[in-house]
Amino acid sequence: MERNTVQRQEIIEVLKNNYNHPTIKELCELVSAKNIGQATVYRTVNSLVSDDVIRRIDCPDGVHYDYRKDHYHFYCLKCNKITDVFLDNSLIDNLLSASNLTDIKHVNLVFEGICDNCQKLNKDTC
Amino acid sequence: MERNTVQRQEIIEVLKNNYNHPTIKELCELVSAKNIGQATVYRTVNSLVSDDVIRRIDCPDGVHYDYRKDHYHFYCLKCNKITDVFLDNSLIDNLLSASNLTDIKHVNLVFEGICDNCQKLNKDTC
DNA sequence: ATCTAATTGATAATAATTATCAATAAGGTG
DNA sequence: CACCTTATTGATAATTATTATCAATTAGAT
Repeated sequence: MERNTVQRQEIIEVLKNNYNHPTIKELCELVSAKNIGQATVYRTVNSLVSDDVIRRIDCPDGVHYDYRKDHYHFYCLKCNKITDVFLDNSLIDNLLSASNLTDIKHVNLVFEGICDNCQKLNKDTC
Repeated sequence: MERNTVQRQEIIEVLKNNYNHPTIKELCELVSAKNIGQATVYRTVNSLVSDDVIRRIDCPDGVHYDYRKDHYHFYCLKCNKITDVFLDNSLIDNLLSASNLTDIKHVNLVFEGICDNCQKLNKDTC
């Protein structure tokens, strides 16, 4: 039922090779050379999220996407950059069991704060 | 510098008395009786988030807002309802120290899955 | 090779968000 | 209290983001 179209393949490929957590807009630019209509990018990305092929990252500046699922994220409120945060599964398991929820599919966990670089820059200007 | 306007007071009051995690759209409706322009709702809500008076909850269906900050959230992928999840601070502290991040202002944590009610409904139809 | 139905892409339509700017009002100050 | 300054408001326009439409295409089955 999910057809393996060339557009879908290409979008997956781009996401797989990109570690920068692109937004849908950035993704449109990344595939623009391949002449994929933006309606198709929207449709495909939504379908890939539903099918658990890629992951949504809900950030203060909007939605980003990530092909990799083995980590969490930090969002810098100053420079708006996203960095990966690797956490032991056991820590997340502790949350899950404490939550008393019985059917959790995903954990959207985004730390928000000031990254080391922005902290340093701020210190320099004082 | 932050002026305590009647509009701002009213929006804070509505958020304080609302436990349903309203979206900006819902908030506009909630204050519509008070003749507050929607541009003002947008501006005020963004400013309240910046000032840490209210909290953004980034969900699959968009952004919701919450006046209370002592808990986390569960989002049902079936019925799209948000419920509060209370977790010990110690669990979150464990995440923070494991993350190696030094200046975290917030933790946006949203569990996504199927709520008990939707699980039950699903079972009934089989 | 042919068939069928899902998918695509161009475009239109809609929805969401931000910018503009004259009018208003909050919070000083004398 | 009257006055002043300037942030804020609200109506609207402008912009941006997202979804719907539909004829043409194409993946995958037969």
